[in-house]
Amino acid sequence: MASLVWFRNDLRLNDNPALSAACEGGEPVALLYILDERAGAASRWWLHHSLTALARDIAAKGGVLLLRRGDPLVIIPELAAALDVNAVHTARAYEPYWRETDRALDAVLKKQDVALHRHLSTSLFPPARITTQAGKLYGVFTPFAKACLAAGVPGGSAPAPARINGVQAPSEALEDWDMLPARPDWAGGMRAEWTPGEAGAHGRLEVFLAGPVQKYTTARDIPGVGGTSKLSPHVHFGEISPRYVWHRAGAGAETFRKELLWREFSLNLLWQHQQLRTTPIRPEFTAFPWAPDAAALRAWQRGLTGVPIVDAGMRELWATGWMHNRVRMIAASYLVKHLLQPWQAGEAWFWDTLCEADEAANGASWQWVAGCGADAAPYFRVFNPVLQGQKFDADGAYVRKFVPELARLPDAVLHQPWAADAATLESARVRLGTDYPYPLVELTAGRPRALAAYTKVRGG
DNA sequence: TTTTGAGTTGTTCGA
DNA sequence: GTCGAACAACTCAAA
Repeated sequence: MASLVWFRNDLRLNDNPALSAACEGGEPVALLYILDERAGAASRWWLHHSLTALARDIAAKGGVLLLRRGDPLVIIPELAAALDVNAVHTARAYEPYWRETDRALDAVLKKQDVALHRHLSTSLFPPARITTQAGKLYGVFTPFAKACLAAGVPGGSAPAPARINGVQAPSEALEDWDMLPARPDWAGGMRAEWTPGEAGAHGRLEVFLAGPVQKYTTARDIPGVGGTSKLSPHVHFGEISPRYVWHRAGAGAETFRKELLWREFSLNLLWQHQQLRTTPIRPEFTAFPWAPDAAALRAWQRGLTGVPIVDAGMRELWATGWMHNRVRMIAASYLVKHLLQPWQAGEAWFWDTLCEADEAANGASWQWVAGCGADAAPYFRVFNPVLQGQKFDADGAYVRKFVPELARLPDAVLHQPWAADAATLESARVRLGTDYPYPLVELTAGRPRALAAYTKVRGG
């Protein structure tokens, strides 16, 4: 008898309970990855490299990673029958697509007398484990986080199996999946920034723990400083387990740990609101007076809104497949509140351009910014991108890096080039409207316009 | 059941 | 220049 490990967003050998369970007795193990066709372009780039690393790591242990495309409900039962498999091991998932698939797969496999085991692997706690005293799921972050801390994040992690008794079976070639951009090759900035795969994930964690974690509470808000962990894509793809990160970070890293709890909270929201990516949690927001404008959306996507901190963020995203958290909030708030574009349009763009595009975190965060989330900010909380830029990018390092055409502007006007006088612009060699756009909307007009729109939703 | 306290990340205005 | 209040009302979670 053999068993089968179905890898999803748990692309690692260490602390991977599905893999450990399958390898326990030393019996033959088939290791399978089925392409997730819903992945966006940046995620596919990541996936290509992560799978390359995983296949290499597996081969070093004597196993082989089988790559397939198609319907898991067809592929897995067929493979199980062909290889005389009696147990399938995989990671528990929260996404509605996976929940549906798992339900159906369980039924199909049962008919073949094959057991489907789903292991806790991608989150700190099992879905729906953290509940209120009344047994309901949380909708507010702070009490949710307190309940997580009270429950205690379980420790103990399984080491990578010493040896994998791999089973050979037909596999596709990763290159045939065409997940790397060729014409044009836009991944140069991503190659420079990231090392997808389990080793890269651990490397990133160790760098973070060796220094930045100590100043995380304040430095994480300064996008010009490498103060964040940059673990998000690694954790998303499961190259490193969130429990491992939690325990390695230690009790002193409370602020950092809280970010892991935010991830957990988003998963909890997705469990409750399966249409999180598209449907507002607060139903009254379906009637929000958005003003869809393809040109405005495109300018935002390209980093040509005329607001430096927003454009810097959008260009960082485009170049590296990631954006600093503080800037995400500013750029998202600008799209939704100043430009009045539907948050779903922003969510879709992030889905395609973020390496770590995650159904739970992306959906929950966009809803939070838009004000329609379960735990939303007050409607009047509208980020002023000039103030935010001056506060968090005071020395302009971030804007100058990603918006180089403004690099020669003095700090005083860097975050609002439209306020610079002619002589300053000239000496900085900036021609507004030519080298860099005028703002799409006047900030002073954008705020009241946003507030008025929000008043409507409130029935005012 | 009712009550009470609280809710990631902000901005503006006026004293 | 600094500081506190106002900006709404509602829902959630727990006592």
